Amino acid sequence: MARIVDVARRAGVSTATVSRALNGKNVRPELAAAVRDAVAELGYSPDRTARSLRRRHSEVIALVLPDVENPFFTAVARGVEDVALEAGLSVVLCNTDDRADKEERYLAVVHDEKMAGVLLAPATSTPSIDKLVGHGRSVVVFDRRVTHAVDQVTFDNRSLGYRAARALADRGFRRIACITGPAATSTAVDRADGWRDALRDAGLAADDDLLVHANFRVDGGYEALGVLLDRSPTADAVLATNNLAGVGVLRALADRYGRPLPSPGAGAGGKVTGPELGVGVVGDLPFATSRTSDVTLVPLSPRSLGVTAARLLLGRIAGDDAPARHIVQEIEDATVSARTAR
Amino acid sequence: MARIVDVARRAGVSTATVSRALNGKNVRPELAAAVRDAVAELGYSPDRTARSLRRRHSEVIALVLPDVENPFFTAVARGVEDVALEAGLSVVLCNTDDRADKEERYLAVVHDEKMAGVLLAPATSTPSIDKLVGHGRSVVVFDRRVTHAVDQVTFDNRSLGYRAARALADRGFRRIACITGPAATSTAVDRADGWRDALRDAGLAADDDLLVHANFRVDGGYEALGVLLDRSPTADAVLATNNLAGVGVLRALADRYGRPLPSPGAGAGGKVTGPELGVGVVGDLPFATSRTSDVTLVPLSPRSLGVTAARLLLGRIAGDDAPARHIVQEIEDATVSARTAR
DNA sequence: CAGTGAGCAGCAATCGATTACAGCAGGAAG
DNA sequence: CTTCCTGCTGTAATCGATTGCTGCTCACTG
Repeated sequence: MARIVDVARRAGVSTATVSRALNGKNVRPELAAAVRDAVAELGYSPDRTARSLRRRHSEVIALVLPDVENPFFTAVARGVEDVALEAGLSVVLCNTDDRADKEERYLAVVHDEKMAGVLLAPATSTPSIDKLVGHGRSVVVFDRRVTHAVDQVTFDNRSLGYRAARALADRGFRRIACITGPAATSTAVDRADGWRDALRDAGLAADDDLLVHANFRVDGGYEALGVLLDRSPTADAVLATNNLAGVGVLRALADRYGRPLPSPGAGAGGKVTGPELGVGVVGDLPFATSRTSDVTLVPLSPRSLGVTAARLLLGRIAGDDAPARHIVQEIEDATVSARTAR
Repeated sequence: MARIVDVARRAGVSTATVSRALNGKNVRPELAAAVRDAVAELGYSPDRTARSLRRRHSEVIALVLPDVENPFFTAVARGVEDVALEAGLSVVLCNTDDRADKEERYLAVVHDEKMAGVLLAPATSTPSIDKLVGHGRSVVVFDRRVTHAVDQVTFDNRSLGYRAARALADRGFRRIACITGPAATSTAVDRADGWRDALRDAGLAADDDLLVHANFRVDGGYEALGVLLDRSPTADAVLATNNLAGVGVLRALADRYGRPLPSPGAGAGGKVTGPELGVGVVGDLPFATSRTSDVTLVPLSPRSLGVTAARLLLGRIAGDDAPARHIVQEIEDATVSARTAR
């Protein structure tokens, strides 16, 4: 494999000049051209390992996720990856299963590998990033809030919950339940808060027994629906504050009643009887196998979230040292996609 | 940050001894203990960049995928990640969008970053891996076949297609169509071949107009169903040879007819009339929002595929230089999960 | 014409770990 | 007692690119 000395010899210059020519420093044009030719002839590409050693950081960033199998996070990964590729960075994917120990382990790897930065969707509200930040590594937290003074990119989760609940109320539902995630997850809490506010504003009750905490996975939503129907049989709609919980709710309803979702007050349309439940979901259902036009969806834009977070990180890596920012990611499509009540 | 010389000084030995102690070479036990203590006291962890430079390869492997947003591949990623973490390797995720140019670019990065190896689900049947293999980099191709003499891990795709089609035939369907992927994708071709064989064996016609080529995404399946119904209105079942195509088919049916799937020969049960179509899918539907008990599913085990491929790669990285192998990944759960015909 | 400064190129140090080689101690064999 | 061998340990070279420092050239100024 060609090394920098080979290029230097062939171009008749020193390795220092080759390095500078390749890195856009000031070099006399004719020498730069000679270097370019030599590089082309030898098919040289710099050894990134050596470069990283000397520069003291690599051209790799880590994307630390609670769950790579969640389509929300894979869409985030897409956005991150596009931005990173553009900038010549590689993305290392790390899956924490929402466990603090795995997260910590990966953050240690980020450190040892001298990665340029980390994009972190934290498993807890107090991730172990102090050491990284202390060593000047760039860190951007996204999706969920943390207490540290680091860059953060989140949605306006309270507003998302509010809009979803409000849309259900506008469709005519009167007892709107909420299935949300663990109390330790800021998105779960914030969206539930929005749900509560919307119900108050609509003059509806937001009783405690209308709120169910589950995990933010399909099984969580599935089981939570059962819990909810037992506890609050009078509920006429349910809001799932996360995409997978929403999938679980929809599947549970399909398994129980096997028919399309109702409008408020409509009689039982199909042959199977059961409660008339309206469904709202904060998030997207890219792999839904049923019609979703009856579901009150508040779509997110996970890809944009990834793009925003990645751009912010790139800026930091490039040397931006302004105080930590908290960016609220706008939703591209602000409309709630569901038929309005007839 | 503590370096190896700091550890050496503190333990009263040379850096060589520290290195050997840490890498399991022969070192007098009391010195090894001293090193261990010094490492613990200083919180030392070796700089992987320097190690990679010297060892001439890093502790990172690349996972090159056609589509990170496909749950099949994210499940593969999970399997790979678990094995890699266990072995102290990091996984870089690369998304090619099934494009040869992006794939080539990522394979170049694999080379320049001196990554230990690459797991590749190739975009074409002739990926640019010769240079990597030539430089002694370990390569394992999975999911799709290639013509190179490299390690490969695939399912028995013909058998998968066969079993799915056979199960539909056993349920009583007589004109079973097939929606498969691009003709350039080996999985698409092999599974369609299996479908054809099953129909022949069952004494059914496998006319050309029952086979539709689409892309292996949701929109592909969705549109293909329309094409199919136009072209072959007499079809009474359809087999989607891939998970996302299956999602597309199911959603298209839900949008058109808005009701659960029928058994063969049953009258129109719901209020909307339309063709009575049985559905089979090769793959899993982890995010289905409808009941899937009427769908003839041939589940795969993408996670195991990832585990197998990763283990094979680790073996190669560790120095296994046996001739290239082609492993056929067994399906864990060989049963076709669908109600049998009533 | 001497002095000053800008611009550029090269030498050599540097990043931090691994490892070839040489040296040394202690035991076995002759 | 000498020789040889085995088994550790330490010194220093090494991986390959980047960059601080020095010094040269050339243009411009006074």
